[in-house]
Amino acid sequence: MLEVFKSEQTTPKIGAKMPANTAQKTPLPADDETVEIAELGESLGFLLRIAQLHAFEAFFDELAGLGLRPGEFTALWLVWRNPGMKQGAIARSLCIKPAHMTKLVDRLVTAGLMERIASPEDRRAVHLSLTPEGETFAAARKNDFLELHRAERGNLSEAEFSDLTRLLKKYSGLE
Amino acid sequence: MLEVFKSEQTTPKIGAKMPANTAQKTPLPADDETVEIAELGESLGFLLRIAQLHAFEAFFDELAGLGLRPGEFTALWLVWRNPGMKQGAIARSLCIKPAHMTKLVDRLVTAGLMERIASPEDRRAVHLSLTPEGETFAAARKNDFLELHRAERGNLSEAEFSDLTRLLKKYSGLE
DNA sequence: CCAATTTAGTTTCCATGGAAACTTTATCCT
DNA sequence: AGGATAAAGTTTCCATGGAAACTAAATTGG
Repeated sequence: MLEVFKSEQTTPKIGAKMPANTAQKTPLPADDETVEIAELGESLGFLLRIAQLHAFEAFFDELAGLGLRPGEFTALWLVWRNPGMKQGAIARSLCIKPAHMTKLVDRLVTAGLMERIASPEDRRAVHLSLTPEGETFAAARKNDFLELHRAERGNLSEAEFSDLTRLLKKYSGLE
Repeated sequence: MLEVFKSEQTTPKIGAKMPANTAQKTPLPADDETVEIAELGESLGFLLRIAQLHAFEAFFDELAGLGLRPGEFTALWLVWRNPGMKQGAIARSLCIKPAHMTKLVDRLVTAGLMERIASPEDRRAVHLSLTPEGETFAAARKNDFLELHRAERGNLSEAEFSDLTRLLKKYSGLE
């Protein structure tokens, strides 16, 4: 990426002078910290990224010391709710790439929470389920996880939160 | 980079396959592909991640061959709209970590689109602005970028899109 | 004023996650 | 049947981005 305008490399001119005062388009004064987000406020990609950072923070606030990262926790949860499903099906439903899924499951298996079971009808495939420890773990964390959903809500009202999740699902083509 | 590329198939990625007898609501996966996402449908973190994958796809569909990745494009845009701002201020407003910002700006500088200018009043600091090539580039891509916002809207109505961006901003504290 | 602290940015190192190639097994096609 | 092709996972390698340590400069406070 970034093969743009290969024509000439302007070396970083550290030590040059300030440019002759470029005309500010922003209506606001030239505070040297206030950045005008401009059209980015309408960019879904940008807003989603910022929102996700908040959601991550909420996750770690709520489930710190759990020993699992968001992806691992999500995979554990889904296997708990769908025991015996093939690894690939779980990966697809979480939009996790096969290569990543292998490593993620490896970690959960190593942690003693999940197990792979060779499929009897397709010897390439692997079925996932939780170990007894994994079941215990998931059950014990269920309330924390549900509490996390409330914490994730942040400053949104219940109605707003419900709107937000509905719109996100529609946007993503879920259901 | 995250997920992207070949807009291979149609939307349904989650329950990728509809069983013939779609009797409602019974959480009965006799199908070995249909995964019940259960409580994850209420997990903002999960929904945001899935939505972001879609937004990335929209970005690459619209701005493929541009040579810039989303983060680079966003930084370029913000510097275009806020010329002469300090690097740290840009980074903070995009929630980009300083270490990453250094490398991101390096790439844009190497591409000849952006330049660093040492601050005359604080010799630790650096001001960012676009090179003439960068200005030309941004201006030429402006319509593509605005078109991207429309493409990002996906299957949402204008009102839904507006609700979604409003809720995301509120959730993220962007007022 | 000078030492201690804070700040701006960079460098180094590491973890996360994706792409591509590969292995093994299943399916398809004539 | 049997070769071609597709599919399930894994391995290898690489890019992205973060944490922490670092450099240099500004600020604070005694």
